[in-house]
Amino acid sequence: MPETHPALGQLQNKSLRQHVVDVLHEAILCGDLRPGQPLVETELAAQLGVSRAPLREAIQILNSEGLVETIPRRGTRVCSLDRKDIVELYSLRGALEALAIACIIDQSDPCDLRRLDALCERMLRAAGEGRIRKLNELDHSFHDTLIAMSGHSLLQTTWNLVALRVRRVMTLRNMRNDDLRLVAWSHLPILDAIRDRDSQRATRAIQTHVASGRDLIDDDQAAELMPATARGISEA
Amino acid sequence: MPETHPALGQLQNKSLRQHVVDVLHEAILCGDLRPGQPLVETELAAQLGVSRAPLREAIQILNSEGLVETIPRRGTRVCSLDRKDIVELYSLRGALEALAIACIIDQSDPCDLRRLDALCERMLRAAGEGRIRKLNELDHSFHDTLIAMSGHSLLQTTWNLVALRVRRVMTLRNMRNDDLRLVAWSHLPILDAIRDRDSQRATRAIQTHVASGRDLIDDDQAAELMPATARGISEA
DNA sequence: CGTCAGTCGATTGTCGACAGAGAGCCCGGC
DNA sequence: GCCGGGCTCTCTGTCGACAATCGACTGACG
Repeated sequence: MPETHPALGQLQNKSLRQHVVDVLHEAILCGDLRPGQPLVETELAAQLGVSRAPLREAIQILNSEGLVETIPRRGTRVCSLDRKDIVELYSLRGALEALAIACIIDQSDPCDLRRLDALCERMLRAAGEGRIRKLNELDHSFHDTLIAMSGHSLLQTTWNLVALRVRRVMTLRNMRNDDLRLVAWSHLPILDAIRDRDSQRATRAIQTHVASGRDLIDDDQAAELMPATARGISEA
Repeated sequence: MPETHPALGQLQNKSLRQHVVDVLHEAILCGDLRPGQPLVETELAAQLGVSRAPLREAIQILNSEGLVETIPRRGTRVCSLDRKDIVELYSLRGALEALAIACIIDQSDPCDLRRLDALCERMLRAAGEGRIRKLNELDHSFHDTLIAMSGHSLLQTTWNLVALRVRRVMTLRNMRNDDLRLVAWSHLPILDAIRDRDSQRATRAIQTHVASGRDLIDDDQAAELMPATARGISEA
């Protein structure tokens, strides 16, 4: 059944499970699947044109990633995020990035910061032009690169989990233009500290940076990530 | 089919998937399943008295936990750990515990350290009596409690993943008696620093503690966690 | 003798169907 | 009118079977 679903017809060498994971990632991260929304297996499977077996395996993965939560014999729903979750997310993120920076600084050979420099430059430009989407993308690249440069594979794995949630939070962030410039600029002290191999200062810089990102999300925006029922909105 | 396998006959309200996860956890952590050992679905399913569906779902979870690795269309095998993996594991562990301590210290109400005190005391006793098994168990409890006290649920989730691997590494650690006392004693500075609400000192203490634990594992022991083929041992 | 194509067996990936558990609804009793 | 019991119906959990793929073995050809 290669032609069961048009979106699945591209690469047959990827397993259906992986396809489903990718599709659900996209749907959850971009907000097509709202927080709290139940995932009914039969329904979803039919919609994606796959059977329930690979779908269920995909759901196990989503569960491990913390994007959905399953109550035994009750069903699966998209996780909602309250303000506490976001605070926790950003504090963990800070710790992970601090570790990455420590690894980078500890590396014997002076690391090549040109890629990060370039990303910063492009971020500043994107911010100047008010291109929020592009700025976000570059922002993610910057931090992904930072983690990758640490050469710490377990950290990379852990980061991937955290980054998924961060991306999810980011999708709702609607910044003003002066915020944009602030975000772009705030990466520079991190790079400077790494260049000087000043671990203490780099850690403080990343913590400040992460905290500033976190604080751009106010309660109203956080509420967007909560199920409608918890916001006093009746279902359609 | 409640009587397909005797070991599964206890609690019927747990899903077979969860049962399989638990059994495989135990088998991998205690070393019954050796690193590099392939997990053949048909074989395992028959052995556990379940069908392949819940087994495969369980394997997805084990994959997310990093205990096994699956090569598409090739099969699943128990992950092996080389020295680099262990170093990475302990450095990440240090970062997570440091974050936990920071959370604990930041809490407004002076935290109740009696549980940790008690665990320390019992550790010292167990070390004095040379009860390695007991000491390890208490050691785990200490660090689990530390994480739990942070009240940081995302950190807790992340820790659970890391703790699984730590336990796995621990199973092979064969310490001398003077090492035992060292391990037990090395928890005390952490507690002291928390008591004094000295975040800097607490961080240093936990880093030192974790590093000392890591260094108790030498290359020969690390080799135990690698597949036999990588150690130049021909399969039976 | 080495190499390559064809075949075969083993194992994974996927499917459709059945059984059981909960939730909600309806009806009867108090 | 309110509450409890039973029914139904949806959905999850599980199973056995089929299909596709990969590796290894075999045999023929250069």
